[in-house]
This record gives sequence, C-alpha cells and structure tokens, in this order.
Amino acid sequence: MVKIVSWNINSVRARLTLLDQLMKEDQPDVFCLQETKVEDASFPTAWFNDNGYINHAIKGQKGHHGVATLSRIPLNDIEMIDWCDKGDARYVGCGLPDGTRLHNFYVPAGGDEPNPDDNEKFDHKLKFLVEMEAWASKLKDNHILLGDLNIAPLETDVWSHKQLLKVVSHTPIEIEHMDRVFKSHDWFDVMRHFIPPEEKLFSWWSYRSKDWANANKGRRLDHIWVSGPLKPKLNNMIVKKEARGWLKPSDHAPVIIEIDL
DNA sequence: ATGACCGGTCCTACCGGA
Repeated sequence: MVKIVSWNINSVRARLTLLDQLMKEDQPDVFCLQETKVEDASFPTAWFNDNGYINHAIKGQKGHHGVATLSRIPLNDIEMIDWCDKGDARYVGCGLPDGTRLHNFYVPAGGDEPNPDDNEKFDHKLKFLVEMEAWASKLKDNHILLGDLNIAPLETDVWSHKQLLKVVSHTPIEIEHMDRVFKSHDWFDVMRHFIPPEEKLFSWWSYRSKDWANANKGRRLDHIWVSGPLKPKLNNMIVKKEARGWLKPSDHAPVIIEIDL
C-alpha cells in the first residue's frame, strides 16, 4: 500500500510545522506539493531527508508556482515539461517502482476575467489545458495525475454553482477544456469515486473568509486521477479538511489516497 | 459581495493567488 498526498502548500518554507503534523498523523509515503514558492537551491530538503523522504523530484522557481514530489519510496525517470514554453515551474513527473508514473501539476489560476481575449492569464490557462490534452492522449500504461488543477468542474464542487458560473475556476469554457483532458486518457476521478458527485466536496477555502469553516464557501480545485486499470487498487481517499484549520494554514487542504502499487 | 487575507519579493507596497 502506498499513501500519496497532494497538497497546495502555499510556500513550503512557511509550512514545515504543518508538514510535520500531517506526517505524524497520516504517515504518507509520497508528498506531492504545489506552490512551493522557492527556487531549488533554497528548497528545505533537510526536513524531508530527516524524515525519510530521501527521493526528490523538485521543480521550483523564485517567488511563485513550484512543484515538488518527495518520497520514501524510490522515484525514477524524473521529467520536467515546460508547458506553453513559459519557463514556469508547474509540473514534475516521475516513475514509481511498479512502473506507474506520477504526474504532479500546478495548472495556472487564470486571473480574474474569464475572457482569453482580454486576459492573458486566462488565455494561458486554456492553452495549458490544450497542451495537457495532447500530452495525455499519448500516454500508455498506468498513470496518476494529481495536483492543483484550479478548476472546480461539478456543480457540487463549488458552494454556489449559480454564483460562480462567471468566476474563474468554474466557468463553462474551463470545464470543457478540463473535460477534454479527462477524456484524452482512460482517467478515473478518485475523489468522486469515494465521495459521490451528489455530495458537495471542496479542497480550497479562501483566506478572506473570517469564519471559513462555518461559511464553507469552498471549491474543489485539487484533483487526483488514475488510469482505469488502477481503479481496483484504490483503498481510500480523504480530503483532510482539518489541516485548513491548523495554525498558519495553506488555503488548500491535503488530499490523501491509498493505493496498492 | 466570495470578500478585505496570505507569502514572497524587485522588501515597509505591490503582485498573484482564485
């Protein structure tokens, strides 16, 4: 059994105590982090090495974005892809010992205005998803795709479908692009396997809400997909919402899966 | 009103987050 966590950490250096708490409570084998916000030379590798996460696939940049996969089990064939040729640190891929490949993504947020003609960031987000679709259509064998995809596709993935229809992360054009990525391989939505689509399910709550838990105006921006043949190997999935309430939290909660690999 | 907070840096103001 392998336990994998996907977590937009919103600065890895600012969250070492949170990582420590999650490790102590859940003992994941693999951390897949997004928004690490640190260049590789300054990545806090010591904490990970000291706790047995000695296998690293890190792609960072100064100040923004950044992804990192840190593991107690070996990682092979580490791959970086420069989506949209922007030089952004938004993806790192690696192989797990059984041959499954693990793809850690941080999809562009897309800015405020959901119009690609007026907003370069939204245009970038859509183009990023088009590149993902072409990439995924060529995948063979078994894969795990996870991370902060910055899109909440279902009506139950947001606190108010009606009020968020024109808000970036839940607009129809983004969701259509995401659906095409999903259809480009034999993907299976792990989170919605364990929590049915009829139920509200969120992984992100804005910092701006004073009483975020009570207001519960969240969105499901984080995702874990696996190739169809891996479906019977899944044992569990949780969104660890309580971590959003820890001291100095990320605005995203960790998503944790258990899978027999 | 989602709604006024985060972390990082070009650092004491502004950007990006979403």
